[in-house]
Amino acid sequence: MKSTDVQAGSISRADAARKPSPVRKKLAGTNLEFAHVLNQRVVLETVRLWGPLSRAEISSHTYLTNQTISNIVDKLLDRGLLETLGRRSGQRGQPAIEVNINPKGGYAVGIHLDRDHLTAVLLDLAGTPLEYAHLEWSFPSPDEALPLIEKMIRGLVEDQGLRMEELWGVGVGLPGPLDIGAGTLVAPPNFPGWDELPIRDILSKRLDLPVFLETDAMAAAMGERWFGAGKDVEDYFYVFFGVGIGGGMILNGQPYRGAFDNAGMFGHLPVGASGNMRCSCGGIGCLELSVSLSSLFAALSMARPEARVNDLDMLLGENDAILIGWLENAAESLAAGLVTIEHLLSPKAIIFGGRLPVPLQKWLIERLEMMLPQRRMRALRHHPVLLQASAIESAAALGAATLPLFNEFAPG
Amino acid sequence: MKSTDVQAGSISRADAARKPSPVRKKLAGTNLEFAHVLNQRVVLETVRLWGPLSRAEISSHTYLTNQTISNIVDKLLDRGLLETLGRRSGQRGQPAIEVNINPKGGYAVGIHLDRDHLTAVLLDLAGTPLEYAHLEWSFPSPDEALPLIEKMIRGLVEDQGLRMEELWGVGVGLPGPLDIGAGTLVAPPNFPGWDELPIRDILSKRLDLPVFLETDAMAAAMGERWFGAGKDVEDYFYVFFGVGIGGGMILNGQPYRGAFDNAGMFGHLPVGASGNMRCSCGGIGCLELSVSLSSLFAALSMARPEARVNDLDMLLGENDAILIGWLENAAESLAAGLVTIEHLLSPKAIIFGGRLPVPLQKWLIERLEMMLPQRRMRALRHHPVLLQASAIESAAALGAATLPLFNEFAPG
DNA sequence: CTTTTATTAAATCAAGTTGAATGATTTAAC
DNA sequence: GTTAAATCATTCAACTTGATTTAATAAAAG
Repeated sequence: MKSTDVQAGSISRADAARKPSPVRKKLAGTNLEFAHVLNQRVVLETVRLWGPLSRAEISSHTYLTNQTISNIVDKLLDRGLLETLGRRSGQRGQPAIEVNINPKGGYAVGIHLDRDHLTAVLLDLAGTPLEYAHLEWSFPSPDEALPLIEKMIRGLVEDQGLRMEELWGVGVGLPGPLDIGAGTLVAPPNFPGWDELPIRDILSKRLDLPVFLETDAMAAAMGERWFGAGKDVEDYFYVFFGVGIGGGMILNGQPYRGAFDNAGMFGHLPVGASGNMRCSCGGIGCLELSVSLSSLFAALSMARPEARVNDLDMLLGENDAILIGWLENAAESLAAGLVTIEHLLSPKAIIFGGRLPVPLQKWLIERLEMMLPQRRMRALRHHPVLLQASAIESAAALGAATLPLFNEFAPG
Repeated sequence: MKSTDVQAGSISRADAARKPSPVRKKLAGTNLEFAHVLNQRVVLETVRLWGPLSRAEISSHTYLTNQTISNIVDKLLDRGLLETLGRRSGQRGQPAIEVNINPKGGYAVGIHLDRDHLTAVLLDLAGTPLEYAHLEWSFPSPDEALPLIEKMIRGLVEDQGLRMEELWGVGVGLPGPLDIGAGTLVAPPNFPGWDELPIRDILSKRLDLPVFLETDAMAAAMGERWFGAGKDVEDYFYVFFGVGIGGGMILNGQPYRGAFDNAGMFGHLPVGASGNMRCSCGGIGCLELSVSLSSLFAALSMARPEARVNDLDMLLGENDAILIGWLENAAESLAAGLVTIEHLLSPKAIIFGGRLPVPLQKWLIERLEMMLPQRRMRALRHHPVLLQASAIESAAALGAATLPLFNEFAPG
């Protein structure tokens, strides 16, 4: 509880991660220092969400006095996290000085690593993607992948004329179960060599940066909270179409990971898919059996063995019978999954994103909107809206990039 | 943000509810006053969970200094929320003075109101049930029920030689969907006259006390958090056997109600129950179709039309074929529901409670423990434990009684 | 139409207040 | 004599308060 230096300054960022900014533990008391740190976060988050704002407006948003906001804003300007825009005019009174997030105040890289590809994106503090990088691969071993990841990240930073020290950190979106505490994947299906490998620590050491792991679905969900449809929705469930199908949830505005880090495993809800067939996960009737890219390509494999993701648009345009059949079956399973989520979580929105081509996603959403009223409890006055995610293709990488930012901004 | 008098004193409790103790809003800043209120709550909660404790022990639990704890404890002693026990001895150093929750510091009543019964319980601040009251009825109208509720509450208070002003409030556990903001039930099935009736305000006015509504399942879940298995489990799902079957969840130590207050509607998960029959709720294959007291009695109605809840123990003892058949079928549906919860919420525990006789609950739990390993994803290293709730029969009323206490204690 | 004055609201200054932290001291045991 | 709890007296950090400054628009006067 000693007073610690909150300034970023020139200390190594990885060090900063090891000695994180003070956040109150469960059932720990607060003191002025914590209150101050929290207030700084609150101001930052307020400006991020509703900026640009004048000091007076921040004040009324946060229920802190003008004076306090003035002091905090000054500090944040000093730290380079906020920047001053012009003065407003057209109204009476001294014209307000607008402040906003300083895009150059910091940067973060997000990567999405899966069995078939590696995507990276570099964000500035305002959340603007500055540059993407993409690489297709096939079940790479860690020895192959890790150097490539490092190279990709350093490349992005160099391209933009930045220094590594300006990065706040690297977020990594990963498939399959993970142990966030240990910083590892745990028994990821079809991904040999990665089980229990301390990815976080290895990358953190190679890059001398804090590294944050999340499932790709949760990363996408958090990204959506950052700059998408979730910006002013406190409770939603994100359905992520990846190699399989995953889910991530934001509850009370915060990511919820459950007791064992792997909440939101949407793909393995037992919805009686494929006639209650046994799933490779060990369960039966898993949703993923009928809703996933692999099930789609399995369905197409006889008639169109050459089909790839990019062809699906066209097939839909042609009303391909097999594709339509798959979609109808997928909608059936999805409906059960969504009704489950509605009843269990009662979220405000269900957001769809990921690598299934947008027209197919739209088809599914439209169909589901017709089906759900006949499946859900009639008495409920309110039910979630189905939304298309604002970031689609690189949703997971984008989301992962917000992890280091989330870590600093989101008021805990 | 003006300094407000936090002392309880002699102001009307209903007034106190209208002007609640200051709790920080989302994205609002903190000041010393809020910090202090929070710290008081933290101290109370710490003592409640691990008491009796010395000031020094509270200090190390909360990361606040000895001196600060001394000040806060003094204030709480003054307010009568804590009491001093004896000094410890047997160790070196000045003997610690133990403090604990003062049972006489306040009281709360919980009622469980359903179509077939009314149960009430009076708790003291230490969470000890002082007296129960119970009443069987059948689909009472509000005009019949409300006077009886008032009478029952006043009776309990009188019996214990207390004054109504000593009550912190009344918690009400209710079936079926409710609108907590409005303080009403919303289209409760088979409960005419109660739809949108402002129960909370009516009771609050009749009693001049703050009244808190929850679903019976959520109330039971919160009760379990207060003095049961949930005491040191931050994330669990509670399965409540009532007239139907409900659910309530505690996530990150806090009740989660979703965006529309009705999260945890376990009974209407579409698990393909009864061959995907249509449920009276409008959905299909709802869990409740095969797991509920009414489905059980429907199954028994031919062979044993006279059977009642109290007879079920005996039937189980006799290995009654119909009962066993029902249990097996119920376990089948429950398994799907629980696997869903495991995958979606990844809680630390799943707790069973409510009005299904304990031996039947135990039978189900045992059976489920055998089934789940074959249904869940194999790769997961951790999975929830299945537990029997510590409060069974009156779980909802007991839980409801903790609502007013929860409201004051739980650090927000 | 220009100039002056009033009004409005943002931002800041200086002092006051609150409650936690600090360091020294007292107390009661072994 | 040692140890540890509890308290006393003081310090300190950060928020609040109330007054003041600043810069704009609107209204009034010349």
